[in-house]
Amino acid sequence: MTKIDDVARLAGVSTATVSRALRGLPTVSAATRRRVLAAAEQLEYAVSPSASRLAGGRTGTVAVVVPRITRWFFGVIVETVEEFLHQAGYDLLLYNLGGRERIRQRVLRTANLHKRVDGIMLVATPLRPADLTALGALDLPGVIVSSGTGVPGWPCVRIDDVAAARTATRHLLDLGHRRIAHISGDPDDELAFTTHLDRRRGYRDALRAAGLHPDPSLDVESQFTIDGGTRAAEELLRRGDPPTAIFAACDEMAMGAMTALREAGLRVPQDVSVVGIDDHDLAGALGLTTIAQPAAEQARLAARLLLDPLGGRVLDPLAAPAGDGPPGIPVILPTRLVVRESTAPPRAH
Amino acid sequence: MTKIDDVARLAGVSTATVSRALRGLPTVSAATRRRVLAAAEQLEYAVSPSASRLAGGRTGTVAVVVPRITRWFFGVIVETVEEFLHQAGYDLLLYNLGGRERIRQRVLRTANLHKRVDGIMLVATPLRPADLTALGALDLPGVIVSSGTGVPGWPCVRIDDVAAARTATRHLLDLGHRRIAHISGDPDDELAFTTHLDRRRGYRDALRAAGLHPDPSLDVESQFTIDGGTRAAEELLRRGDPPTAIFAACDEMAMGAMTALREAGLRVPQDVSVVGIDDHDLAGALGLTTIAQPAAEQARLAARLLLDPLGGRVLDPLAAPAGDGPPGIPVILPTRLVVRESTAPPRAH
DNA sequence: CTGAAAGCGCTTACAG
DNA sequence: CTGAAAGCGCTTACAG
Repeated sequence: MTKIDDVARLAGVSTATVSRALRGLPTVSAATRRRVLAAAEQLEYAVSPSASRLAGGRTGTVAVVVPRITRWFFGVIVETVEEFLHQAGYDLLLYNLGGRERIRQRVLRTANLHKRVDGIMLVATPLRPADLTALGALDLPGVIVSSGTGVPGWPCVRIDDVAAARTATRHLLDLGHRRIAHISGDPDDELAFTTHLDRRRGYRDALRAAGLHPDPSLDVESQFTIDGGTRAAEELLRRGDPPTAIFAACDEMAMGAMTALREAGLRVPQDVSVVGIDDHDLAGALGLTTIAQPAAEQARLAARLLLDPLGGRVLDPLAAPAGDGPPGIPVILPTRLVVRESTAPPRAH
Repeated sequence: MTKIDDVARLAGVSTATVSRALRGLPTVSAATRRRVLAAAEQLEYAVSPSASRLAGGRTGTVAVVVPRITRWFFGVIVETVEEFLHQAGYDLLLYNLGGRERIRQRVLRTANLHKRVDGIMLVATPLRPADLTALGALDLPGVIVSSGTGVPGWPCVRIDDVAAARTATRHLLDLGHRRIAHISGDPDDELAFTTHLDRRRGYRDALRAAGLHPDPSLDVESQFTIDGGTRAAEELLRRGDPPTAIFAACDEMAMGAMTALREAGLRVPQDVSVVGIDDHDLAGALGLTTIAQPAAEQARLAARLLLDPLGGRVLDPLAAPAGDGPPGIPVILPTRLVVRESTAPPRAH
C-alpha cells in the first residue's frame, strides 16, 4: 500500500506538505497542491486512519448509541444520522444496547469510547449518576436525542412528550371517551427511560383537565414493543370492564394492542379506539391514529449540533432552526395529531 | 490520560510486558500478569485504539453494509451482528447505503475501507465488476449475507430465494388460485439486487409446474418497501380483472399491498389472498401469511464465519452448522411457510 | 509557503 | 519469561 512518503517523493515535496495539501489547509500554494493531488491520485493513495488519528488526535468517528435499532424510531434516527455523518466525512460506530445492561455499562464507562470517537450521540439512553461521571471524564462533545437523561453541556433534541400524550388523550376525550386506558413503559426495565414517565404524565394531565380521575386499573405497564402492547392489552381485558379507548405510549405498542383486541373479538374502533405516538411506517397500513413525531428532523438537527463544534465539514448544512437554543436547553420539535381509522366515538350504551 | 508507560512504571516492568499481559499473551508469568492488571486497573488505563492499530496492524473493527437499516430484515441483521461483534471485542462501523449510489461507491471502492476495518459484511449488496475489483484490492476477509453478488473467497449465508418463492406460490395454488399476481423489485433500481430475480423465478417455476403460463400483466415491479407494495397493488388493480391472490417478494410489500386492497374496497382474504416473505415483526399483527426466514440466525452465522478467520475471541461460539461449507459455497438456511389469515381459497364464481 | 524533526502510543521482532 | 529499540504512518510546532 502506498503511503505518504511515496506521494511526497512523486510530488517532489515533503510529507508535511502532502499532509497539508490533502487536508485542504490554506497554507499551500495552488501549484503545489495540484502536484500533490495528482501524485496522490496516481498512486491511489489513501491516508491511514490509525496513523492520522494517533498523530492528529482526531478520530473522524462518532458513536451513536440506541436502545434497539429494530424499533421504528431508532431505525429512522440511525439511518438519517448515518447519511449526515458520512456526508460530513465521519464514520459511524454503532452501539445497540438491546437491553443488555453489561454492554451498556461497557459503552458508557470510560474505557471503551476512550480515544475511539470524537463525539457521542445518545438516543433515549437512560443515565445513572455513575454514567454521567464517566461521560464527564471522557470530556467529549455529545448530543442527546429523545429525552433520556440530560448531560451537562450537551445539547438535546426531542419532542414534548407530555404535550404529545396530552394531545393523544384529549383526542379520545373529545370523541366522548371516558374510560381511557394507557399502556406505557416498564419502570423496572433495566433500560427504563424517561419517555414513558412523561407520556404517562400527559395522559393523566389530560384526564384531570377533563375532570376525570386517572384509574390505576386502566394503566398498564409493559415493554415498548409490539409484543409488549399485545400483552398489556390482554392484561387490560383480563381485568374486566374493558376501556372504550386505549392510548399506547408508542405505535408499536398500539399495534400490538390492536392485535390483542382483534383476537379477543373486539373491533377497532367500534368497540375500542386506539391511538399511539410516532407515526410508524405501518401506521397508515393499519389505519392507526397517532401523534406524529419528526424522527428524521430530530436526527438531522442533533447531528448538526454535534458536528458543528467538531468542525465537521458539513456539505449541506440546515438552516438554523428557530428553537436552536444554547447547549443544555432542549430543542423541542413539534408533533401533530394524525387521525386515521382506529379512533371513533364510543358506542352509545 | 494514562498511557502504557504509566502502567509499566507502576508495575515495575517494561511497556512490552504490559502490552503482552493486557492482551493475554501466554508468554507472561502469572505473577507479572497480576501486577500489570492491578496497575492498569488502579490507573484506569485504556489502550489507545489508534496507537494499537498503527503498531499492530489490526483495527478491531468490522464494516457492516446494508441497503436500508429501517427495513425489517436489515434491522434484525444489524442488531444481531452488533451484539455478536461487541461480545467478540469488535467495533461495528455502519454503512447504510440508502439508495445513494455515490456513497455506495465510496464505501466499496478501496479508499474508504482501506486500513479502516479488519473485515467486511455485505448484506444484500449488489456488486458490479468494478466493485469486485476494488474489494479484491482491499485484500480483506468478508462475508456475504442474503444473496447479492458473490465475492471470490468470501463465504455466503442466505436462504434459497427460489424455493421460498416457489413455496409461497404453491401455497396459493394449493388453495385453488389460478390468477396469482407477483410484486417484486425494480431492476432499474440503482441498488437492484439479485433477491427479487430469484423470487420471481420461484414464482414462475411454481406456476409452470402447475401447468400455468406466467402472465406478464400480473407481474408488477416496484420498490422493496411498504410504499412500493401499495403502488404496485394499485397498478395491478388499475389493469382491470384483478388477481385472486398476490405473492409479494417481501412482507413490507405485502403489507403495502394489503393497504391498497383495503382502500380499493377489497377484502383480504375474501376477495384477494396475500402472501409475503420474511415473517416481519408485524406479520402477526396483520394476519399476514408468509414464508419465514431466519434473519437472526443468518446474522449470527455470518458473523461467526467472518470472525473465525480473524481470530476473534468469540465468547459464545455457535455449534458448527450442518451446512457450513467451505468459503464460496453458500450456506443455505431453511425457510418455512407460516399460514395466517391473509390467504384463503378463492371465492367460487 | 515549505521542510526537518520530533512525537503520537502502542506492538513486534530480536536478543537474552 | 522479559526488555531495549525500532517502527507503524501520519501531524504538528518550529524555523526559515
